[in-house]
Amino acid sequence: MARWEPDAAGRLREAALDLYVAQGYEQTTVTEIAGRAGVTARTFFRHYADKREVLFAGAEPLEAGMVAALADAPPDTAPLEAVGAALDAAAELIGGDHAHSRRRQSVIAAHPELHERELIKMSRMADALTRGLADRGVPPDQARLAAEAGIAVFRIGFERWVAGPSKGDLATVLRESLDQLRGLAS
Amino acid sequence: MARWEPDAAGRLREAALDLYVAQGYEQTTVTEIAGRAGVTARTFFRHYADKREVLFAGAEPLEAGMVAALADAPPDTAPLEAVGAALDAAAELIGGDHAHSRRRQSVIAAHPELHERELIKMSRMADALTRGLADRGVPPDQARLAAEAGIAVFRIGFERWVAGPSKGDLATVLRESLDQLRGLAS
DNA sequence: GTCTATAGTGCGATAGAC
DNA sequence: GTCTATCGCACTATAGAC
Repeated sequence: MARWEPDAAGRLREAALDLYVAQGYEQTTVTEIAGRAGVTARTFFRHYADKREVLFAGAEPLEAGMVAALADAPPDTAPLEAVGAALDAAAELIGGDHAHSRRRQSVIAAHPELHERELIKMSRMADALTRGLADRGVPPDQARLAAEAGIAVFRIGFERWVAGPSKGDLATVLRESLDQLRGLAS
Repeated sequence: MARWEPDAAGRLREAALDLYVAQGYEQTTVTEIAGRAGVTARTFFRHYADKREVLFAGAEPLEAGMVAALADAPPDTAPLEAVGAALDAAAELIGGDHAHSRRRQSVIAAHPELHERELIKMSRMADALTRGLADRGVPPDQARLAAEAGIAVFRIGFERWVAGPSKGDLATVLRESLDQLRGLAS
């Protein structure tokens, strides 16, 4: 038997969301989260820089997956269609756990400081997509615009999916939102 | 002669930007800013909630002007064209003071906490535009998307204008950016 | 004003896996 | 032996209660 249960970071994430939902974000202490995950508070801070960050652990792999999808798209793919591929990848990574996403969003929506953190994460994602598009040879100006538009679509589509019925498919909602943007622009 | 010099808020804004540029944002104390504006620190906090806010005083009138432009656009105007009118209004309000905008952006760009505050302001502006479009009868989904796209265009266009030659016209750059988005989407 | 709880940091020690 | 995840403790800073 190992000295520690594996995946402390994952347990901390679960414990934090459970407690944030059950008793509120401010009412939850790091010590409580750590206790529920079977570690100490010190270990919490080894994995997450602060109390907010534990809710945004998914952002990094999401960003990486979206950027990888950009890189994998055929060379002649138009910028906004490459963004579409990135959105597909995002949907794939987020997966179908509607309930989890809904719980997470309910906590974030209730706390301005978490909403701010989310804005920052989205901004970073847009920067990453901008670089990813530039690496495809898209001119910098276009890359930035397509990336920011793509992130706007992601944010809005994700919110719609979360607010919608649990049967809904995220990839479909994201694609519909992207098409809606295309419709607005034409 | 008046008991106080008029426009303390404006003098505080000027003083803050001057000092932030000259000696750095962190190195500048509220007391210094107030002293340069001929008031006390207490007066500073009567006008601005914190050291950051003094750089974002323009956001509120800007938002109001853009929303007013939405309301003033002819009823049959398409959502994204109404957003274009809001961008025109924004350019009008910001005016041609390229040097001032550049100095302000240089401070914000150098300090993540100011960049975060800017993201929040932009998010609020997008919410206001969403409501403004909804008031025009635009369906909520479309309104949100058009508003967020519009804010992305504003942000990118403004940055381009600031980075560009001082002769450039903001309204033109914003319109070009909006057209570029249209081009990407078609 | 003091006291307490909490967030968050720094550093050395420990118990295994390799 | 090294490397890694964790613990334990001492610490600062801050916000709220009293």
